[in-house]
Amino acid sequence: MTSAEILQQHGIRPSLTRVMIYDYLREHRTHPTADEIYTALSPNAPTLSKTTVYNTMKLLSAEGVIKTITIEEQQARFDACIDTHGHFLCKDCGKVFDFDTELPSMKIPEGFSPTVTEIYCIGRCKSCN
Amino acid sequence: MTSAEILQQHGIRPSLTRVMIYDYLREHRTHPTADEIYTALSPNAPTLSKTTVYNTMKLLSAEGVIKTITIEEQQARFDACIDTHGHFLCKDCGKVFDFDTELPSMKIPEGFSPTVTEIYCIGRCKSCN
DNA sequence: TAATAACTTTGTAATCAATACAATTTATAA
DNA sequence: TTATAAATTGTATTGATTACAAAGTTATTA
Repeated sequence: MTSAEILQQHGIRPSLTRVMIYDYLREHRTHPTADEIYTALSPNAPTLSKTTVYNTMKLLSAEGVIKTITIEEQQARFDACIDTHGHFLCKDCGKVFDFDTELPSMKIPEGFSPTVTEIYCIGRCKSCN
Repeated sequence: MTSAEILQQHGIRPSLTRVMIYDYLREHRTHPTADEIYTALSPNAPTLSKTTVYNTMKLLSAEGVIKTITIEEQQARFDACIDTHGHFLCKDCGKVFDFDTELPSMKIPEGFSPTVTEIYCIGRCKSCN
């Protein structure tokens, strides 16, 4: 499915800018920061504003199109893959890796309604070990 | 076990300041921010510096005495309970709740060595529902 | 089509959690 | 005591994120 179609399905108007940003995130599974997205797209979109990147990430995240990842860092990272999977942050090189995992059996108390579930680990990656 | 003993077991010299801060975190299971800890302790420790709170949280977290929680917020929260449990962030009231959970069966790739595992949910809590 | 309204994008300025750093204080060892 | 190491403090700075208002774009209605 195209990025534009996915955005539309979530009630988000698929402007050129939004599609470009979402496309980038779908094609680069490196869990980039807002700044990295901005830097990567700037050469081909000279009028792009960093605020727009932030606005777009916030919108897509709120609508469940993408996931916002924050693992003991000041800067948020973003992931276009919203299927269940875990994230592994290497505290040496700072990279974030995906890993397969099941959802655990969580005893969420009565009356609590979760919309997002996240599982992550911190440690050392293969290269840094 | 006393806070001083726990700190010592982790090779951290149990200064008065550190014990006071760690004590507070053990007694207040509200997942406070550094600022909240500082504000709470200031009246009884007028010379306490916010930098010291940050330094202490960083040290205790690095040594595995406490857990640092960051769930799509700019400010980190801290938890003296390091047993396996999940965190639930209510996006309405902003409070963080504990919930029981098992660790899922995670397929961490060969060569990756995790030291910390976290599970959290975002949603709406009982009071806000 | 033209006018209007609604939405999107942009740039600048402001916010604020966290850190750097050097000075001061406190504790330990010789 | 004196010297050395460690801990604490305050100030200044950093840097990610947001606020906000202006400018630009798209959709809607007459």
